[in-house]
Amino acid sequence: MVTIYDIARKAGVSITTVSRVINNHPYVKDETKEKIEKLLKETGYVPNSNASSLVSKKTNTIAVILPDITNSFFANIFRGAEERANSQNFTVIYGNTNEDSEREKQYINTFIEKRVDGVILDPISTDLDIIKPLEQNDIPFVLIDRNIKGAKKSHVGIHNKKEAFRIVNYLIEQGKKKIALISASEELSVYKDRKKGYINALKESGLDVENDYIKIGTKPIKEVGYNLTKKMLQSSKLPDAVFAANNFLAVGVYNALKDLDYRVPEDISIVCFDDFDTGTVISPFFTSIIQPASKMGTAAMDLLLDKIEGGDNKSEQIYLKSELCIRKST
Amino acid sequence: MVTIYDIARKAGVSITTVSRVINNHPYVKDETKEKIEKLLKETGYVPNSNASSLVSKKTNTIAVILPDITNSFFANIFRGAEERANSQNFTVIYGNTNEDSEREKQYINTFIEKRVDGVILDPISTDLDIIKPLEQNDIPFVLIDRNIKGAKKSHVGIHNKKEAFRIVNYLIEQGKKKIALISASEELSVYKDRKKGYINALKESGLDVENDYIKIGTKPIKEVGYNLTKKMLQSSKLPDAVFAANNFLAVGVYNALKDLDYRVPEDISIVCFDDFDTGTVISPFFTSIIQPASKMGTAAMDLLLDKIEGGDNKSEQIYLKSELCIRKST
DNA sequence: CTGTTAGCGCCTTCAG
DNA sequence: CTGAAGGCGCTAACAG
Repeated sequence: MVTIYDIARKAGVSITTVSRVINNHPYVKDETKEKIEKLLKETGYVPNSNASSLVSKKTNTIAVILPDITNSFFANIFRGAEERANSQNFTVIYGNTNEDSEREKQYINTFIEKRVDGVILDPISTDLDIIKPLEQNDIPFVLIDRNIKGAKKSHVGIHNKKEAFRIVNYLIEQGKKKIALISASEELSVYKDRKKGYINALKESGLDVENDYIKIGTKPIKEVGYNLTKKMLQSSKLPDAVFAANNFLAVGVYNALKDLDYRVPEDISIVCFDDFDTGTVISPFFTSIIQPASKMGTAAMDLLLDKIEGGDNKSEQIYLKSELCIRKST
Repeated sequence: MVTIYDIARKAGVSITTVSRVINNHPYVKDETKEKIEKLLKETGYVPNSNASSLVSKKTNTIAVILPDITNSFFANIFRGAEERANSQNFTVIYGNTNEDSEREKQYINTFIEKRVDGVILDPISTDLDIIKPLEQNDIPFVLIDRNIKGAKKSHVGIHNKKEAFRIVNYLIEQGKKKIALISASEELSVYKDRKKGYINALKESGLDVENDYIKIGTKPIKEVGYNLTKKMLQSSKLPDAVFAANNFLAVGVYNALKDLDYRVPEDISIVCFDDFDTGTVISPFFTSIIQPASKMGTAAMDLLLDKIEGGDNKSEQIYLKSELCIRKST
């Protein structure tokens, strides 16, 4: 591949001069400048950014690490972040943890090896250890969606507890009295908060909190929602509504119910968090709390770019507003 | 950030020795090896892969460039590709063209600057120029989904003409006689092929090809589908079915029809290509040709990795099978 | 087993 | 306006 040396040789100048025209420095005679530019084009020269990063200590690259890009919630976070990064001349590297903390750890490591300028992370790990390498290497980062307990770091998300309260309360207003919770984790911040909101709503309305109606799995994926629902229905009587802590879980719940010949919403209602791509899906099904995913992405990226460029290190908490959308599942 | 020099100094050895234990080379005394490994851990040393890439000429990074990650078709391509890359110790960089050829060009350029080992591209450009920089710099790449005319390069996709024929033929079998086409481009390979399939199907059944029923826009997005449909209904009578060339167009078609108080499928049927995330969406709506997106991604990555590692440069054409799924829109 | 020496491609003083 | 020299962090012969 053609290097700065090749150009210099062909132009009969030093590499310094070539470097100068590449980087638009002043003080290059128009004549030599033109000659070099012509050569640059002819040879199809493309600078090696790894080499310049070595010197500049900047890669203009930001890593975004999310659980699963095929979940439109995360895809929209990504789009928001990417858009903003691009407008500031940053490239985005993506990593899919697939809700696996081992992969998450590995991704963080490779991204540090690549010396990314910053990281946006929606963690599956709940242990502070996961962000240690980032801190140790002075790499700015911001957490998104899920937070990590004890990490006094910038975070962008919504008020999960409050929103869970809101949607469960909506069910209660609809006359539901036996409301089950299908959730994904006792550890992940957002699921802990959603459970708290659920319990608060029940208590405030004087409804019993029944353990048989609370099933917590390990990952927010369809299979987990499916299995937990089946398990619940084996051991206890039918609730009149289910609060699924995210969209994928809700699909699992729905499928399990369907297998057992229950109708939604006639026999039982379902509500959840997050959406499948709002606006593209023809008739959205789930009554749910819709998070402003794309905005979360841009907000997180804004915060991160501030840290990178301004060097400011305050840790901010940004809470964005979400919406309750009533649909066909209730 | 701690470097190999820091470790060497602290251990009282040369950087070569440190490099050796980092890269697991033989011939290092157990004792010094242990000492260095301890230091590595203590200091939280992370190698700078940009520096090693400079000498090794390999970045272990592959760029994937797609139109829009929020379209589940592309998200699944991505997942397939990423999965495979990871298993071979490659990292994936992602670029979203947003169906904009300028952005596409820029992305290709930044990825060359980063000296990625290979590229997977689902192009919006139809001009051979777009892949010239890749060829000029000897960067292996494979095209996915859309092909570029005249590019004798490896490509992974489906038989678009045949599949379009199949789905239009299905409509004809259902007794439809006035079948419209809403498509996105006269240039992009897949849309050209789908149009051919549509026309062949009509002709073979002795149906007229009416230009009033063929509307071609510029991009496969909702807005285009919406506007084209409205325009068509202004200038001609209602068809009894619409073939939308992809899923996003279909949504636009549906929304336009709804605005005009037509019912789908009672008044008019819709069919399309691609799906919204199969299996997650509760009740898929569109009768459509479902492409094996994830498989396309892994197949493309396989091809690419072969080129990179084996250095083989044959250009292969891989056609995968797709399915016709009958749903509620017909 | 271990260290010295040369780069990889580029940028940045510091002298002309 | 231009060039020489040194260095970014790491690897790879080549000598010990």
